[in-house]
Amino acid sequence: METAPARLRGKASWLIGRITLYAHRRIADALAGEGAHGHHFSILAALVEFGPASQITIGQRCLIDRSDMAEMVTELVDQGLVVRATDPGDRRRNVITLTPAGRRRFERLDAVLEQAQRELFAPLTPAEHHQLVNLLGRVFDHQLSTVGAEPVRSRGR
Amino acid sequence: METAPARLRGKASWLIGRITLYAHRRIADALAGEGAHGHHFSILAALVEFGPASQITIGQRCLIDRSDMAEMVTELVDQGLVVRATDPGDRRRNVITLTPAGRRRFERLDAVLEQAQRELFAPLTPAEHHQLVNLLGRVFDHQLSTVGAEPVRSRGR
DNA sequence: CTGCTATCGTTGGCGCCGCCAACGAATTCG
DNA sequence: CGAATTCGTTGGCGGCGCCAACGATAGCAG
Repeated sequence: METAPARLRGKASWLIGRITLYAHRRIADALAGEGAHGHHFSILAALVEFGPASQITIGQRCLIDRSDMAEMVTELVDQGLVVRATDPGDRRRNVITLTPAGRRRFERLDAVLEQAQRELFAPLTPAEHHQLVNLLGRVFDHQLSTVGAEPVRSRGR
Repeated sequence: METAPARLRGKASWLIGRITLYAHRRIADALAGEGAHGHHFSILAALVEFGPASQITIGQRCLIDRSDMAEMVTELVDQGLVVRATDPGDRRRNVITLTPAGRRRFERLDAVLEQAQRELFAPLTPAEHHQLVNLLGRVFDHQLSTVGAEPVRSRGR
């Protein structure tokens, strides 16, 4: 009565979509409890790992559209987690720099997200969880390499 | 320069979200080429596997909201893939029944989707692909069992 | 039989998300 | 210098999942 059709449940694309839907809500809730948005963590992570960068560069690394970046960075600035300054070397660019508070926030959000991972993927053993990340990572890399090679037929407008 | 931050790339929730985004576009394109919507396949699959049913029942099995069901069924009726008739035993219900054309369409769409799976998860061996479905299926079941047990904190409106 | 309540289908609309378009400012190149 | 390009910003669009409300029908308690 509540079992999904086998031909549907057996498709990885359907499973992945369903899981993403629920996971996104869970994570959005967890981050909202900290007053943060999902992209905030991505941006902070890029700054922690690669140092100060322009909005475009951060966007490329985290796959965030530049129009969304503008809004997200403004929010981070308002919270004192990040500093936005025009690059003196190329005044078209904004150099985004992490503040000490921003780094602390990153560590906090990272802990929250790691906990969420554990809950979301609770039925998997640590080894299985690790392998899932491995499999997904390879699929993701495959997407990155094939995207752009073909005309983007979609985006119907 | 184009590598994602490790703390981001290492999170299954992020990978799964990224893959879903791309996969949904690919599949939407493939189905659009057949003149079909993603939910069409889900509904047809439920009818093939479980026989005629009310819109509510189909929605429960495929996790489709009833307001969306109404629209999707109308589209399927317009294409002659399905018949909508009020249930004589309970005139609140619509009994949805598969037509021969509907069954043929299902087989066709299933082939298209299976092909899409192969392309999307190309870097995985068949055994790995199978295991991915296994891992995701267990995570999905875990979601089903835990959802509803807690108050839906999200849905912020 | 008569209300009260619940269920189903339908319509309309909301919020989030990813993305595109267009513009101004600044830079680079011919 | 002029043309083309890049970055940031604003505004808006389309798709998706979902909720709210209504009419019609059905089940239930008194």
